[in-house]
Amino acid sequence: MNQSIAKTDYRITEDGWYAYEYQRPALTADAVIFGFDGQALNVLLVKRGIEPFKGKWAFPGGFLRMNETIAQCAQRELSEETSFKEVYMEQFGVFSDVNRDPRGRVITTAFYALTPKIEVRGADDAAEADWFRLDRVPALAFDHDRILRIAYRRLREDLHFRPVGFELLPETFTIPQLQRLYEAILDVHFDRRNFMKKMLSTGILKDTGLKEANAPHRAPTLYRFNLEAYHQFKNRRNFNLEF
Amino acid sequence: MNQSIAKTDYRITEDGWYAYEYQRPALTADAVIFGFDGQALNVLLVKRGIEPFKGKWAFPGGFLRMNETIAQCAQRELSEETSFKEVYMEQFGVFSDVNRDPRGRVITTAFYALTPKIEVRGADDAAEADWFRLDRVPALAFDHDRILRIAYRRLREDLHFRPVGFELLPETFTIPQLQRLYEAILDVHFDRRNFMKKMLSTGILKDTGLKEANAPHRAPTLYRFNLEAYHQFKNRRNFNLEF
DNA sequence: GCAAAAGTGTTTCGTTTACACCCATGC
DNA sequence: GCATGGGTGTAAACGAAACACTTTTGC
Repeated sequence: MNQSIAKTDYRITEDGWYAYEYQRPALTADAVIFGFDGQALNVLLVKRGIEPFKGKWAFPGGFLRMNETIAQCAQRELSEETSFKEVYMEQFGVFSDVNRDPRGRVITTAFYALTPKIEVRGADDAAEADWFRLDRVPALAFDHDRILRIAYRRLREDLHFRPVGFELLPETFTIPQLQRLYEAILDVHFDRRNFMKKMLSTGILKDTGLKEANAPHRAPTLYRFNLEAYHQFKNRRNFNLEF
Repeated sequence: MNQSIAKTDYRITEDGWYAYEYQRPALTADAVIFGFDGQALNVLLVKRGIEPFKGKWAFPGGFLRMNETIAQCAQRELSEETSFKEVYMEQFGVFSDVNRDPRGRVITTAFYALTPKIEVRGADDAAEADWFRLDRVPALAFDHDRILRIAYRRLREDLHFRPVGFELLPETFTIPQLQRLYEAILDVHFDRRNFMKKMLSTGILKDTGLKEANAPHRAPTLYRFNLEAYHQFKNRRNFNLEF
């Protein structure tokens, strides 16, 4: 419930523009959405339908409205431009280089989020949205290449200290899947036994008792995420998921 | 060296205001400066000389100019409003609640920085700037109380994983000083022997061979910060200063 | 000589790491 | 029956934590 702004700080010109006493930047939010397909980390991009950078790929994002916070803006733009519903997003930086946008002074607040790699589609037939493997991302619009590098670095850092990885998997998942995810993001290899021991010792995994269907070999056990334990765990001091 | 903006995105009205096609927020930067006096953590505040919140204390900060990044803005406002020169600042959040500023839609990017608690003065005789112990901070202007809580939480988190603490001390310092600092920030107690062992094992402390002058009892050894080792250390994976 | 804070080493404990074999399934 | 990946236990190494006495200095 947004209340109205206490006082107007603008005047409306004859042709309906908004006039301010001092110059102001435009403000946008951009959403870096990571998805995992079981093998590699992917990022969600949309193809720009208008200039500037028409035809180039970029993050879902757009201009702030006056009745929303910057986080709400990121959510709204994401769901407008792709078929995504709500995802939890983490703010990771403001990008304010003077010439980062050819349209003028545009400053963006970047968010990142993790989801399973579900099918996406653009908002309408004209718009395209698609996943790209992180090692096959094309040159992006604006300074989005740089934003992506910083988002990925931040994701890796966060993964060491918080169990964010689960957000990238479907509701039920196997420990080998989880391990592949950690290995893909951090670009390292873990010993299977130690990985399983550590994950199970956290208590945030709940055994469903089920086995994965259609497994090519021995069917691995399906686990589910234990939300209550996760919250306790998150707030625990002196505990991290570093490997 | 800022280049000019590629294209103007505004029109100037007859009376010299700036008109834009869509509404825009105003953008500010605020600097939460922490200082340590040997006993307690302090924060630097300036007293507001104008409305809104005239007479209330707030962080140094102010409006973005069109030829600077948001980080440069934070630096500039800090040195304009206090006697501070350059300090390294870390961005920690954007605050964009719709009604956080009675003047209209104002969005701020908040930075924090650590310095020794040196004497400060306001920019001119009218302006006041002063340190406040963290447990004696008055009610602040705008949503700065909230920003302070978040800055302090972020400082504690960072302290666990990066040797930021040194930035709060003078050029040479003693290990007991450093320990008091950690204990003040984290609100815990450490065993002296273990603390010293761990700090010395990092290699980022350099023994000056000197002893503190005017010590009331046995004079403790003065150390200096080893900058090269610090940089190596910062970039090392899988190492943290957690206690 | 006593109060106050600095300096120093060792043992215990828990966590992390390294490592090898058996099991279930599909072909 | 064999290839593929899942599941399990134990020993060694390392880092963290607990712990007490001696030294220096000012009063």
